[in-house]
Amino acid sequence: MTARPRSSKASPAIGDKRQAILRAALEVFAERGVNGVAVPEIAARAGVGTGTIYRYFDSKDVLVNELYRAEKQALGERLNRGIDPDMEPYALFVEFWQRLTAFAREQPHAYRFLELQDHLPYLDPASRALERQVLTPIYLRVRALQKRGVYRSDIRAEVLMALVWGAFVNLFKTERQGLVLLGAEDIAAARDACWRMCTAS
Amino acid sequence: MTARPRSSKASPAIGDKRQAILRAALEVFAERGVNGVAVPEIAARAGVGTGTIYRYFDSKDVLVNELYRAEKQALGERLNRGIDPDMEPYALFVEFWQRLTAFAREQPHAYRFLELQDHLPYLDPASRALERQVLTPIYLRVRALQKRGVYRSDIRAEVLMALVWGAFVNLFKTERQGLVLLGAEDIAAARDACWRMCTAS
Amino acid sequence: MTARPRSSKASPAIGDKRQAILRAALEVFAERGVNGVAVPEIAARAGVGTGTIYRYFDSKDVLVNELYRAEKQALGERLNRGIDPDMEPYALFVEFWQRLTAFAREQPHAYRFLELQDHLPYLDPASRALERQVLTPIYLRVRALQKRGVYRSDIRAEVLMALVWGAFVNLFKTERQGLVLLGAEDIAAARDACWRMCTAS
Amino acid sequence: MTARPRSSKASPAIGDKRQAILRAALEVFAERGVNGVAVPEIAARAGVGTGTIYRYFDSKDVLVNELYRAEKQALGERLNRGIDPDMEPYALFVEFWQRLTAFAREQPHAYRFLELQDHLPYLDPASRALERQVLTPIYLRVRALQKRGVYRSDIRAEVLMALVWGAFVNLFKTERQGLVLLGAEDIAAARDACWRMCTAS
DNA sequence: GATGAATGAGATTTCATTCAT
DNA sequence: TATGAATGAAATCTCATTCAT
Repeated sequence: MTARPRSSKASPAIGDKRQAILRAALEVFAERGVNGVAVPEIAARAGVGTGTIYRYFDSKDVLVNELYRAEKQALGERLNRGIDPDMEPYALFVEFWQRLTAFAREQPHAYRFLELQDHLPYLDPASRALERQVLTPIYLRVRALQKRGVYRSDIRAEVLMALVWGAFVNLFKTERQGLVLLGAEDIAAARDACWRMCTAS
Repeated sequence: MTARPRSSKASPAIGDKRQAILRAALEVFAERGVNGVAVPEIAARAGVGTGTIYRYFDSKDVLVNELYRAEKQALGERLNRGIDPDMEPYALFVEFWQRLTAFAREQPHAYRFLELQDHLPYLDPASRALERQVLTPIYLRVRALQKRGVYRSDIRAEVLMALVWGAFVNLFKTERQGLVLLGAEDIAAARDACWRMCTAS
Repeated sequence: MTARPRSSKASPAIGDKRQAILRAALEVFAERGVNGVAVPEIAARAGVGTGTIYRYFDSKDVLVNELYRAEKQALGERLNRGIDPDMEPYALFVEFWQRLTAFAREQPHAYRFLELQDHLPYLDPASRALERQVLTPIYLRVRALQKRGVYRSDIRAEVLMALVWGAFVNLFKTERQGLVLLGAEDIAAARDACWRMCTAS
Repeated sequence: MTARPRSSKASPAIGDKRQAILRAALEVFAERGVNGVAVPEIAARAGVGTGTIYRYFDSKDVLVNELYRAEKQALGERLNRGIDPDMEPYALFVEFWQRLTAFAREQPHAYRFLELQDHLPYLDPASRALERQVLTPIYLRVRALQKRGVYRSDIRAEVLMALVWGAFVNLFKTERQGLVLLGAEDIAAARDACWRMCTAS
């Protein structure tokens, strides 16, 4: 949306500040929620002036939405990029689960931020639309596997996806609450339980 | 909805104001989040003066915590009261799922509020402790069924519970987002998929 | 101002509540200042309902003024009652100092309250007039002693009184601040220093 | 009144806002007491926005304390700076009295504010400590003059100081109450009466 | 008369946003 | 372009006063 002129100077790459702001916002939002953080604090953490934030983002709302879209997009690409739908189904599920886990582990701030609900009142239609856009390729794969008889057909694909997604999300939320500490074997076992939930017989 | 003790006068029952405040807060918090609602708005919705809120609750924080505890407690009782652990396991699971569904359907505000994450920074240790307290009886039942070989034992009980709980929560969250409309058969199918996730063979 | 019907019942003497309110107000005002005390707290300390205060006093302002006048009057009477202006001058001064000291020691709340400055914005003209009324007999005695050549005449009587009064007040204020602990000999020495300040040669 | 550092631009000197806030607060506090003034009024009088007050002072309490310390410090310096303790004793007393008078006349707001009692509940330990710090050099001078036999030794130095200080304060308080109008000769006569109070024979 | 729960105007404080430099 | 001090609308909270019982 914002033009990114190719840099003609040796100065730090254009967009550095924008990125710094987004990164700083992600960190503090993940920790204390969108409503718990004042804009000057984001600026301080990003190492820029308060006013600079408003040079890159029209308002805090816009910042939240752009951050949401950027991270949702990143998650979507991470989950969907390079997936070969003709892979063996269980291997595909393992791959999918592995990508989700890697995201949650490697980008805990982004994961936490996307999971937050207090940004919901901030989200605009474009952000909401992105939600579907990320899910659609997954949806199509689920449908295809249902038709092939791999996944059970007595449950609508959307419902199945909601179940698996929710199971995954709550698994890590539970860990973050300190109610459980997840080892690799727990995550694998959870994966297989979800696989079992999805498959037919 | 709330029982009114028989009264020979037209005077409102004792505690009505407190209940009215809690109910009003629940409704608006469920709709717009804890941070999105100013105290005078709760007062207006409850039909009381702003100051009255502070007669019953020392601060907005305290109000949020008391509301959280009241609703969590209500949910806990709803899930655990009168459960016969010697019931046939599948019937027990059906009963549990049914109670959850009924809560989500009959008390959508409470359900939504408990699910919110933006009250997390508000919650005090007592409120957090209640979380475990509600889950403990369920945990014990899961453990017992694992020992009897009904539920799979290759997954820790905490993990299994996190999966089912998350699946359920996200199912209704998805519906609220407008991504799906759940019929009774969807809910039953989801239930059976979760049952399948939990059971051994 | 408030009618005092003669009691026809064996109930606690009429005026008890009024007195209880005044006493309670005096105590808490002395401790935390007029602005630091909420009306319901005075009521609680007096053992009456909040509304009862407003039955006896039209407003907090009125209460403060009536309390001020009552205590100022009491001080005035204590200082002036039964004084024999024909006493030997030094004995008269000793008597006066002794009465002041007794008031400060026996009625510390009243003494502290009268000394407070945060009630000044509350005081009405009647209360301010009382100030003069209490001082007038003292003033007349000072003038008389000036004319008799006992007290120095090179200082106006008002000024002399202000000096002695201020010296006394600050003596006890200093003690209350914890900067000094006054023994009987300190108070007597202070008295004689003030006597010396007032006398001619 | 406040020196403005030479500036080549029309921009206000650094710290102007802070000073403007302190000056405005001093004026209104002196007039109506700390409790009688709302923060937005201080802001308006200082010509700044309400929020600006909170950029410079964490709370109204902090503002009151900083103001108290600044003015107390100023008074202390005014009283103690450049005093030559080897001056002839009476000349020293005259000088001291003159400095007090000048402060009361030139800085009536500061004088009145320091004398106020309604800021007492606000004062923190640092502010209270400053009280002693200002008095200590004076105390030492009094002690020295007692040892030299100039000031009477039958009264503790603290007591003597309390008497003189109280006499002075009440003199000007009486004037402010409209009970007397002080001419230069009144002030000089009062000074000499106090000197007489302090000296031996 | 007495009560104290209820009130809402007003106090303190926060923070998204602006704008002079 | 970048800054961060300044802003004031809006939030939280207090308390003198009222009034139904």
